[in-house]
Amino acid sequence: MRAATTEEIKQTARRILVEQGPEAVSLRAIAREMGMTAPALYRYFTSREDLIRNVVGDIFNELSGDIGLAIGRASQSGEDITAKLIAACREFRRWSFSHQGEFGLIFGSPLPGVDDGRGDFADECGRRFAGVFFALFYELWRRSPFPVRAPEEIDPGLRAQLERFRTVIGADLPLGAILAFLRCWTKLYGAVSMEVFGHIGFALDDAAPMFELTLAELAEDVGLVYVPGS
Amino acid sequence: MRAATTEEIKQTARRILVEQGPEAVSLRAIAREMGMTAPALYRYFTSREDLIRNVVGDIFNELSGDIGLAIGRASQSGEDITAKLIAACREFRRWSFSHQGEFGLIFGSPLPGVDDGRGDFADECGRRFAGVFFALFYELWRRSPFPVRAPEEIDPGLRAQLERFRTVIGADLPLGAILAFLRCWTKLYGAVSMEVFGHIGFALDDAAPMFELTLAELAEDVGLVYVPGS
DNA sequence: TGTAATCAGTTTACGTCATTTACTAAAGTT
DNA sequence: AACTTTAGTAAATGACGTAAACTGATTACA
Repeated sequence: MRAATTEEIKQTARRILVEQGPEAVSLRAIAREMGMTAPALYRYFTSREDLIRNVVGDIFNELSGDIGLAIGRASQSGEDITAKLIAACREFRRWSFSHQGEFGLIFGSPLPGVDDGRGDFADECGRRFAGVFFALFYELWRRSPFPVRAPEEIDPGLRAQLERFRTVIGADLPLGAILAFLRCWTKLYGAVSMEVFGHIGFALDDAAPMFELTLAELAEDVGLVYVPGS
Repeated sequence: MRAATTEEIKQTARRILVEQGPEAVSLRAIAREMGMTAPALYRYFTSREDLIRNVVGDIFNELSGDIGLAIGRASQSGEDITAKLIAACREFRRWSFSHQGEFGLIFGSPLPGVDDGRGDFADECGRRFAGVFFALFYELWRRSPFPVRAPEEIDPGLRAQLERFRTVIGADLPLGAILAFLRCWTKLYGAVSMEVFGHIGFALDDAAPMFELTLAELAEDVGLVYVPGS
């Protein structure tokens, strides 16, 4: 009787998530699939919640990896930072679409209540994911800085928060650039989640062309130019 | 023994949703709260899903009403369309924050699978909600049209979808304006859901000042001017 | 007025869920 | 050989959605 591993358990959970949707991910189903009984899983995770959070972490890592690969591919054909940013954003959308269950799990409403940022594995992976985009953004800023809001022009309350965030991540960017990053991320997240969650379906069947417009706008926001036909 | 009404049942579900979170909304809990047993609820709704969808519809209606009221209040102090739009967007954010459980229910990930837009009560209310914003947008366009993309400049695939959507809602706006509306709604939804779902918490504690910047950008998108200190 | 139908529930039951507790068999350690 | 640890099972608890059968009251009609 070979002992199971946390890795196998998480993979099984992932498979059930993908094949049968989020609500099918029960301890019983996972255990059944592995030829075990549900309580055995408590040897590896303290609760279902704990297991799920670890799966969330894995998903974040996979997403980070996929986007990293897309950036890598874009790098091969020249050192164009615009191409890399576009590739990263497009890959984010593509991944989200082909992994809707996972997307809902990591970017949907955090049901368990007010527990965001409690420093667990999933949060750490989430931050690493943010880091993928931030690294790209940082590279862009170094290579070709674009006009941003001056610190004095930023609302004092917001400025203080941005300063703290900048300290936490240890970046030497102007506050306006940090702000631009957060605003871009918000736009990207909004466009993708709106689409993946089906909330734009009342008007559009295929929002891909509109996403291209979002990309163009994001590019413009950071001083780049992107014309929606690649 | 007074008979219960669907209205009472939905209200009870709402109360439990607000007081104890989304996962506490069980048929048993609702029935318990009403001094009944769970199977009795099947006299009024065909399933839990059916009940929830009806609650979702009510929530949409309430949100529509609240935003309508906010627009009404903004109308009292002059006929400024900018003030009304800002008030509507601000009320949307305020409501979403003070009704996080409800927000998650109507704007979160549609767990049951691929069933969006199947024409039930909830969908109808969702469209009515969209109509509140659209009416405002339409008023804006009539009063002071702003430059929009010409039809020939819109991706053909997107153009076709926009034409169909325009026919469905029976509006006589240029396609570019419809597109602008959808893009504004996407931005607004993105900013609010990002914040309410706690996904901006890794950087900011209070995203209110950043939302003001979003408002300024939205205003600019439709040819208006909004300066973030009211 | 008597009887049948309908309404608004209850009771019971089934299978599922997460989780706890107590137990067991094997493997490793001293 | 005696022990501890590991990795599981079995059984139980209390919650869940849902289906079926049943019950008592109210209403409709002859």
